[in-house]
Amino acid sequence: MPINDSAFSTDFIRSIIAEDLKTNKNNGRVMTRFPPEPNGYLHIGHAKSICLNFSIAKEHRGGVCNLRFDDTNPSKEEIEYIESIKKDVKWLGFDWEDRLYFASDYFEQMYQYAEQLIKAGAAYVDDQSADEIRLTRGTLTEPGTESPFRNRGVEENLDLFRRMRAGGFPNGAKVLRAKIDMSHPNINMRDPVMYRILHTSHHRTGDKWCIYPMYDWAHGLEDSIEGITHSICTLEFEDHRPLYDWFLDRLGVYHPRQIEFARLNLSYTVMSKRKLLGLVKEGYVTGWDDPRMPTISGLRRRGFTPEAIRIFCDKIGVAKRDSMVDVALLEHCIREDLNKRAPRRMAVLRPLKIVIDNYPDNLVEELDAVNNPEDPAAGVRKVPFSKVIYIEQDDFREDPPKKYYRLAPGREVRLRYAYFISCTGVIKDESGEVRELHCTYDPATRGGDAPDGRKVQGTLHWVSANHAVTAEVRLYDRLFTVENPSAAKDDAEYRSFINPDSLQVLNDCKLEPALGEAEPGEIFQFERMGYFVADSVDSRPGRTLFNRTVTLKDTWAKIEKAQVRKQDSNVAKDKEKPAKHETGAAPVGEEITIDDFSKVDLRVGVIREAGLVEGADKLIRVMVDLGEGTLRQIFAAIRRAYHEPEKLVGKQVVVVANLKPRQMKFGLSEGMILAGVGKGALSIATFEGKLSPGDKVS
RNA sequence: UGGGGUGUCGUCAAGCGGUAAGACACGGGCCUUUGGAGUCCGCAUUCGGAGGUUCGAAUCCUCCCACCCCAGCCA
Repeated sequence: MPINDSAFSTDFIRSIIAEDLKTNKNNGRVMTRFPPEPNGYLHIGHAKSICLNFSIAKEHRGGVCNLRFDDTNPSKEEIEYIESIKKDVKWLGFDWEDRLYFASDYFEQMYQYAEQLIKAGAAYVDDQSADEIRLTRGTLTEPGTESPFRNRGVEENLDLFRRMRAGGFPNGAKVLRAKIDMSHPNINMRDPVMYRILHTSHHRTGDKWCIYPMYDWAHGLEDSIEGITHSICTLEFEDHRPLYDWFLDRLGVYHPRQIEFARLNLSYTVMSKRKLLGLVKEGYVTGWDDPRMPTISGLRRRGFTPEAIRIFCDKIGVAKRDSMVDVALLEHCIREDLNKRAPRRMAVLRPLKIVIDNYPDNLVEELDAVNNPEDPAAGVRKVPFSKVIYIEQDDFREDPPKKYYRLAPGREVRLRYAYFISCTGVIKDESGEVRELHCTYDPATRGGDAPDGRKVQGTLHWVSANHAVTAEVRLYDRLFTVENPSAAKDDAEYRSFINPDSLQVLNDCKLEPALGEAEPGEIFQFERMGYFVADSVDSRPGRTLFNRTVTLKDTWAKIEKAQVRKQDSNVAKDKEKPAKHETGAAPVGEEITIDDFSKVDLRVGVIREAGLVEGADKLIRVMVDLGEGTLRQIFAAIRRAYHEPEKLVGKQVVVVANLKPRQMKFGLSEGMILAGVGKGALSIATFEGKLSPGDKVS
């Protein structure tokens, strides 16, 4: 392994640029551009491109990056988007200085270039309709055929083109086409359209134009006019590069270099404008800036910082292979950033009341709490403590499982920055729900340290009941339940991937008093709970709402999950987790109850047939061999995870064999297949190895 | 069956003929008044596959396989 002596490793684009610099290709200039079409909001995928383009420019002496709106299609674009895009780029921390450009500013110049091409016999006016053009373009494997108008004379073309500009023809009547090669293996080269007639006013040029340039024609010209050295775009434009080059070469003008990289895909979300717009329009989210959206405005409202997003874009790298970045990396980046800067506060999200019996009735103590252990300069604050406090419901268990360090009857824990308390009594309501706890405190442990050196395992956050600010807190989770929702084969399936629990609203949260004065946009760490930002849209004076940005890493949750998993497989197996919670209605498992798990009869089954069930979008019908001579029919609500049931055939599964057969609308279901949810994905329990149908599983 | 791309750890990603960086995730230890943070350790005998060239191949050659993109008067 050679030591990387020269600088640090760079991506392939930076290598190309370094090489160009070395050969003095552009006289030492580096100029890039970020060219959004103003027809939607920017998302994290755009952030990757923004960071790339602006950072590359910044890395070189004299390098600059332009912000250019590619506004060549007046029917799709709106001013609202221009403003949001400018705001987002700025917020991300990048500066285009005085280089804010619009493709529409070059329309006249482009027009002149078009006449130049016509005069050179390299472009012609075609009278064919859109349909005719499509039909004569050929297919991927067959060449196209030439337009009957292809060989018009230069004068006629010029005249027609000028009349197109003058408004002499209705929409669609004519187009200007480049005269290249109708049998070119690259479809983009089969006489591509350069101009179309659109009698639509443009948000910047008004009614000055009724012909508008197409992307392929316009983009290279924009780059050339601005003197861009490296025109960086995404992979799907790779096929367009020959055309980009063709136009520029034919014109004999300055010729930037187009370089393509793979766009960002993020797990558990979608990135296409169309899909994002769909989520907004169909009301799955409240808007483009909904905190669940991967848009820059959504992330901002969620509590993400520009620094975290930039670090993320840096960490994911730049390459040409299609990839899917784990959203856990994004979460890591925001945690890392916020850990250093977010002030800590105490907030009880799901309150459980505690009365400290031996604490003086009317005493209120102001205790010191550290604002940020990572940053001594952040100082300390006072937190009021009194006889009645709230702790998190989840921080008490009447019957604590193994490794549970928190409060339980008879247990002593520390209240952060306050006292050790011991649980002496539990008050429940009629339904058996724990309503209130009684505890005693040890006055000697004020501040949280025991003079006798005794230790407690758990430290809980708390809020004094009398001083608490009651507030709404919104808990956000991923928008989709599957890693790659875009892989859905149709709309219905796509919709079924949407996470119904992506937003949970908590109305009765108890916050420490200092949080009452939070300004919109301020970010805090609620100790032990996560990072939260004061919402900047729905907050009202005196009534601040908080959005959860991301949870803290939760070791206990992991342990508990592992325990449950262990129970599932060891103890009485079952617990029949099959899809039930995840798929909503679970026609199979719902009514089946087994009091004693030891009675469950688990058997090896081999799936012999599997298919979809007509009229049930969650079910799959399988025929399972349990070695009984006949196959058993089982309906399992696992379609979400197995879109192609055929692939289940031959798999060994665990079947609960001694259930009472259940009559369903679609037929008799004679058993149940074990399935579980891991990492958010539903899957059936399966295994390799030589086992025979009907073998007992233990 | 045309053209253009891409295949290195679960996920990103270095590597450019000298014997597989790093990050996230995951597992484990230490530490801890956040089961947070921090810290330490582990985690690809192998680079889509098969041949070949070479003292030496993820890197070069040949063939094969898989995946992505392209038939808007969208960008």
